[in-house]
Amino acid sequence: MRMTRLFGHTLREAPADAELASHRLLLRGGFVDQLASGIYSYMPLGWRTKRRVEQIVREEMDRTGAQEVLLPAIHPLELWERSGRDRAFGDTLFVVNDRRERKLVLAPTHEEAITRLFTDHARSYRDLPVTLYQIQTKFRDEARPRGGLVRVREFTMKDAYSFDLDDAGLDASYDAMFEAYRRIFARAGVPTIAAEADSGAIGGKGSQEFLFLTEAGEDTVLLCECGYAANAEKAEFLRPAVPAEEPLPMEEVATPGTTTIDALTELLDVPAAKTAKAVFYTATWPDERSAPVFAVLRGDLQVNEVKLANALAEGGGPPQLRAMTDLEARGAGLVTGYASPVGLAGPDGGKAGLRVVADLSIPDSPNLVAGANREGFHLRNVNHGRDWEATVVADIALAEPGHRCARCSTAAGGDGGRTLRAERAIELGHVFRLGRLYTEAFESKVLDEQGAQRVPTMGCYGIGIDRIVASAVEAHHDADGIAWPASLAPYDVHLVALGASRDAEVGAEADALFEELRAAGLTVLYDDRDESPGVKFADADLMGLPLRMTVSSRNRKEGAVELQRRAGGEAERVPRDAVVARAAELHASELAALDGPAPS
RNA sequence: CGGGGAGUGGCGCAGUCUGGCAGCGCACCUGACUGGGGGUCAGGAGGUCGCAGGUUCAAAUCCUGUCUCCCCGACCA
Repeated sequence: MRMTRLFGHTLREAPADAELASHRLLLRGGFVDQLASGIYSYMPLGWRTKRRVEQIVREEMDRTGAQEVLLPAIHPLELWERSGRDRAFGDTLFVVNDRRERKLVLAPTHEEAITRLFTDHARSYRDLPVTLYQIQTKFRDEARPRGGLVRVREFTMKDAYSFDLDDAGLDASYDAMFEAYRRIFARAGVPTIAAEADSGAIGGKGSQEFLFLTEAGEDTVLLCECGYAANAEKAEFLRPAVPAEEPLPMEEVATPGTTTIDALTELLDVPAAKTAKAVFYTATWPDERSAPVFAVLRGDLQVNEVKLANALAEGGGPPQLRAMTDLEARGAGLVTGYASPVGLAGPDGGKAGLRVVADLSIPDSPNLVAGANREGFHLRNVNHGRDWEATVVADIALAEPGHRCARCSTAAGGDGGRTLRAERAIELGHVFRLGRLYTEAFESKVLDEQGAQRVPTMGCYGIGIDRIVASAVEAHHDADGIAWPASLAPYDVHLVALGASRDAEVGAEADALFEELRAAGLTVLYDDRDESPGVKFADADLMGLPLRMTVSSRNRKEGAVELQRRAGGEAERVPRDAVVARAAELHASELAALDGPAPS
């Protein structure tokens, strides 16, 4: 491609709205353009890179034996009502009306559509196992798009779905996808870790995310040196231990004006771990039932709302949780600041369908200070099991840096374990063991070898294509611009002709190299503009092609052409006759360095 | 949805408080010079000042409403 013909120009200054390096550089380099909040166009350079990402994904999917399909992006709303996920997605779902006022969904994901397709066409165990995938546009009306391409409302996802007869089959399909994902991210030049994750609106039992660790990320992951890694919404940890004590008699104590844990620990001179805190929510389940929720944790811990919602899953799944306002809490008979589980709860769910959920820390912590349900008073020596009983006891606490790792601390006998640290991350992929959630909803059945009807079990596997593009830039850039991994660069070589308008020989040599490089199988962006050297070099640095080849009068006098790798290192002066071969060699070695782990 | 910020030519910004001919830098077009890290000079083109209404002799500027975008939080494969 000749730059004089390339659509789009570099910008010297980035639009003020762009904060992330990837966003700024992709805009400045002329790779993408923003149309609306969370909605972007790809320009010629950006589109080439995106297609290279897709091609890597496609090759690795095909390598596993998965088959590519294309499902519709627009679905009848009824399809979503059948699984109940129209409500699970809620406002995130884009819904449009057709001319007959029939409601259509702009699909945010495709479990329903693929299960429908599978159910219509799979007849027997002979059709299994099968994994289908597509690379397609998804629509999600995110509450807050952010970070350039990191969180957008229209994006491209590779989504794959596996169907197996039994759990062993699902495990094999899942492992094959997991392995393919490792190869994909390695080939794309984006370092990732696999972390345990919550399944969220997708459902199912057990999922892992592929995360790129970066300050630019919006997820928080907790990590341990032992290798444990989990999204903060899922991460497990060991509660800081409190000394065992005999239960003491419960007594009321006056605590006027003491409505926070901080104030309470100061007034009574007790550590936060000797107090119980209460947090109130209104839960609304997918079937539209709703009830008040009273969450009780030790005072030194925070609520993890994802865990709490999962602990409250009933029928249609986990509820949506909304923190109660003071007014609502009072309306529900709670004395805010002095609320207490004592006298409220019962294993039967208590009054008015109230759910009292106690964190795991509560039964293990004797003689806590809790509210008295009376303005200005708390209770000392409150003991779960003696003084009150939770509806559910579950892990509902947020893991925080400094907490002890649940995995290696347990392995070390409960003591020698290490502590967790937190990092920010971008979620690039997510793999789920779905189970029979959707195949049951769509009454999907195949005959097994004995001729009996069986409901297949599913896995689903997503990759954010646009996020790989953004993450590759986050991982590979410097003050001057992007340094694309050789596997993703829009072109392999940036051919720069200096002063061709004055020295026709330079122009002729650059023209010849343009042809020769392409004949050698390399893709080339040829800067044939009449610009000063500074402008050309600055643009080359910004656009970030892996290899820059410079033709100039100076080089020509030595019979040489200059090669410079964008990733760094000294420039090489290579004899004119050898330079195309040298460029091909450098390109091949950069690509080889990115080749992923061998398939296992 | 809560909090904060911003809308002036393609990009970055000044002007708004205190109403009085819409400006600057970059980019763009023409010409000349220059020629290895965003060079110089000369001459140009390009703007309903987000939108609507109001106040005024006069509105980018004051008032009211509204839309959009960004950041933090809530939310979120």
